[in-house]
Amino acid sequence: MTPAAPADAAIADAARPLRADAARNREALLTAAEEEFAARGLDASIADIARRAGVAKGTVFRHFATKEALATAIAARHAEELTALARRLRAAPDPEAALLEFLTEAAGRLQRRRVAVLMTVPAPGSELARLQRQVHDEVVLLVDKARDAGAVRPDITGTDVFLLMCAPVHTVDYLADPPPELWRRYVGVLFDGLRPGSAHPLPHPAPSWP
Amino acid sequence: MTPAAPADAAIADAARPLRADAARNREALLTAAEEEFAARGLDASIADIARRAGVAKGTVFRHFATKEALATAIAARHAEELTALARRLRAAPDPEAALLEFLTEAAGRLQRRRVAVLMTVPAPGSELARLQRQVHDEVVLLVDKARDAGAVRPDITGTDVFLLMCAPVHTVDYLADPPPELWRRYVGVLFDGLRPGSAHPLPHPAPSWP
DNA sequence: TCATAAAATGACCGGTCGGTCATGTTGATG
DNA sequence: CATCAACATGACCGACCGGTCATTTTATGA
Repeated sequence: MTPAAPADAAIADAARPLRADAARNREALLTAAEEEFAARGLDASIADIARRAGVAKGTVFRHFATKEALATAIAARHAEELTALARRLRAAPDPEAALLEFLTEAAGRLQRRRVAVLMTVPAPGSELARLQRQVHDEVVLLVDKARDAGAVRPDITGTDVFLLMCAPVHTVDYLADPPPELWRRYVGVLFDGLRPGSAHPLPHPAPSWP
Repeated sequence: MTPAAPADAAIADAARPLRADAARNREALLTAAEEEFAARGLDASIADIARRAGVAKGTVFRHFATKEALATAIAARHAEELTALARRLRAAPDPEAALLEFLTEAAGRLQRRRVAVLMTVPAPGSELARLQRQVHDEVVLLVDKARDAGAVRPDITGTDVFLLMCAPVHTVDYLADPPPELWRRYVGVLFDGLRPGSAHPLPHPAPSWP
């Protein structure tokens, strides 16, 4: 039939391998975009991203159909990393330490790369939505294990933790020049809030996902 | 000398009272801008705000020298409300209940009006910076009282609480269609994290303000 | 009622940005 | 080396946006 339509390079999944220079540029664009988004938020301009990557503006749109697609690609990469991290930690012997390490490592990534902005609500049914769900489900398992071990209060769900994940990072954002490790302090506060013990009943039922 | 320079209306503090229509428009602009910022973030356009307020674009700039000044005016209004709230609660008999009510009421406002975006780091020395400091100082007093009463762990400062204030609201933002009262749940988690009892030592010294 | 300063208006400007496309360049393949 | 599809380029387009200003409207107070 159709001889493998060239289609859009942006939609070229793993169809045909990229040319060497194209692969290089794609990678350069991803890291440049990540840095630019981190520095200036979603308003970073395509032109600046292209300049930082050392390519022309048109090249950006050869690799990513739209600016949103570029942001999504970055978010997807981080979602995959978080899924892998959670899966790895799920095999750890101490469930409490595992959950704490997950929260710490996740917040640390989000802080360093400043990608919390990109983790907005994705279009339903989109690829990013699927990847977010993967992270979510993995966090649920992690939290379930921790709860079984008595490290997490019984009325806290995995979805709660998933939503609370970015809180320590956002907290620090209200400071003009935050100490680079201050977020760890608020991971501590959060973790203590998740613990059983002095916990008071929570005033609202847990949310569902999505 | 200069016969009371007409100057810019934007800088007209309480110099001379506004004309009736001007006062009306100013108020309409503030509420329209608040709604528009809430719906579309800082990127809401002046044209849309003007349309919603039922005035022409030029009128916006008669009242507020710049778009940023408009956003600042809204943020300032909320800062003043929060200061008043904290001051009032400081006189309450039960310091623990007072702090909880402050966190609840503050988060509720931020959630309803979606003004957390406007509470960004202000220019040093600016009016908004002064108002933020007022809120901060008032929160410190509230937290000190609560700590003295044993309702807050000893290693938590007022600055911590000030920074954590918006966390429950941000947490809910990662949900596509959050239950309108879900933020209360995360106020609960936060408050339990602030309590003494099962608290573990925090991994980073408290920040200073600013 | 009238004079006047205050206020409102909306066309306009310079600039930016996301995205397109005709053209030129280059890496793979035989 | 020759060929060609894949890729890169950057001028260009239309839309939008914040802000200005000459002109017109209007509230106010005498």
